[in-house]
Amino acid sequence: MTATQAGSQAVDRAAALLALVVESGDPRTFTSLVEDVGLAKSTTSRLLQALERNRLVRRDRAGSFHPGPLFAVYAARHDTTGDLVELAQPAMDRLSELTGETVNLAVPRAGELVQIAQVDSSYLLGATNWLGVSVPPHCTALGKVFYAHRVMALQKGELRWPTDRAMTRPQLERELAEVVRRGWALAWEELEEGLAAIAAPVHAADGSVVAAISVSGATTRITRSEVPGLGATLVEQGRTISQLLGHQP
Amino acid sequence: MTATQAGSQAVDRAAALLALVVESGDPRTFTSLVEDVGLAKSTTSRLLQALERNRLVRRDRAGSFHPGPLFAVYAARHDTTGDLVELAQPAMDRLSELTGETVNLAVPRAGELVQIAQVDSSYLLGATNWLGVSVPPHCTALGKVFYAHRVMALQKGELRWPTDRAMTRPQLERELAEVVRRGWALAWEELEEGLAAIAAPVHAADGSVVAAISVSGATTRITRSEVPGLGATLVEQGRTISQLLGHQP
DNA sequence: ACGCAGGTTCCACAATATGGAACTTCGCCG
DNA sequence: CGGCGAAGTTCCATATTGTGGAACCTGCGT
Repeated sequence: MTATQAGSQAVDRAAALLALVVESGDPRTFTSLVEDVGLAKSTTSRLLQALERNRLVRRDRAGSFHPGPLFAVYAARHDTTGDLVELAQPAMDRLSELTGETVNLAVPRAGELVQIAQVDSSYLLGATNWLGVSVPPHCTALGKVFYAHRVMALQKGELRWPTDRAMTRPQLERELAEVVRRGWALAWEELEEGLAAIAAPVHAADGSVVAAISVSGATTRITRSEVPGLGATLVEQGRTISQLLGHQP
Repeated sequence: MTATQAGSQAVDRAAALLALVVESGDPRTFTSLVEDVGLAKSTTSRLLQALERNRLVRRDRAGSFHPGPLFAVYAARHDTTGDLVELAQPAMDRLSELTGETVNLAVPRAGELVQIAQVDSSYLLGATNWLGVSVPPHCTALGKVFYAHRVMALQKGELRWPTDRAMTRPQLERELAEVVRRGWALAWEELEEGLAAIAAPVHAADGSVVAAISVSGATTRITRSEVPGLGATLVEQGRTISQLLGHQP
């Protein structure tokens, strides 16, 4: 067998098995792993037992294999923000190429909208660096995505609007229903005059919305007639990221 | 070398190295791994290269080792609730042994309090199964922990109290400051007459509060004089879980 | 009771993994 | 600027491990 490097065939084989289990998303039977890995049953059995003994896989009562406690420890103590950013980066770069505008990724956290990554605009008149900037979510496209999908609760009390494009609460609720229907959200000069943004959701494997991705720029470039096309593009890129997270539409 | 089983020494060795990297929390140098694992430098180098090739570790620019992309994939697409429950289970069992009362674990999610695990009371007069039950957080011990640590925002508007033990908002704010000071929260017949609960926070590696653990039961058993002692016990078990998450006080 | 699928164990032997030595690279210090 | 030491990599003779075919075990369905 062709080896990338001498003296690690057993480790390579065990790792290949491990990758099959971790990337599967579903429990894996011994037989299905034997078929996929292409090794003798005895070899596969021995390698799986070594992986189990070392907490890299675990078996459920039916005997099927799952990622083991070492993965759980990593996930439980690791801030996955970096992982999400890493997975989302190609889609964000793609959006940047396609539009030349500022691209952002945000997550809902402690009931607030948190920007975790940004690809800057190629225009001089671009949006600010939004990371760490606190904005009223109801007048942002990203915030509307989170409100529409109920991963953030719309605050009670008076909603303040920084521009004169104020909405009543019923108007906003109708807007949010529209976001769910068409898949994307728009904020047109609601946060600042001359600033437009479109956003779409990112779903986890279980379908829940865990992030949103957006494009923003000047209304002199992002015309009203372009918005539906941009919205469709954002939905598509949001779907791409969701699929990387194991979501199946 | 004593082997648990024939034919997997290389996998066991590679897995031991991997565990050192994943459980470390910090980047690991090649030299520090050689020291800890106790193998020849050439063996360690070869095993680490195999782990890197198989995406189980990665090296940063300085050459130090980190958990690799396979862990990131797992974390990004895996709901870590199950992992947190698994890590917290021994501490919850311990609290159940010590008190005999209902023990709960909750997380803040989308600005709301979500119960994710419970160990039932050994008493007949025990608390309900809280999982999935929506309660007003301001009159629960768990909710007070989240409000006190600002991982949930106290709602504007009138606070409704199901019993006659209502508090004014300033009274509640003072209570929350007290929660931070002494480390634990108390709800004494605020949710229901005859029901008492004490809760303490669980911290992630970065210090942020990601969960809370509580004990609840009838005021006929949980007397007022016992509350401080129970509070201290909960703080201790909360700290135990936090340490498993990589938090260092 | 029998057959079969899923999975485990045994062991002769082929071939891999080992580690000591040699080597490379880089930063620090005189 | 050269020497030195630490960190890390590569080489290869050889010891010993990992392999897979065969035999075996277990549970379930007929």
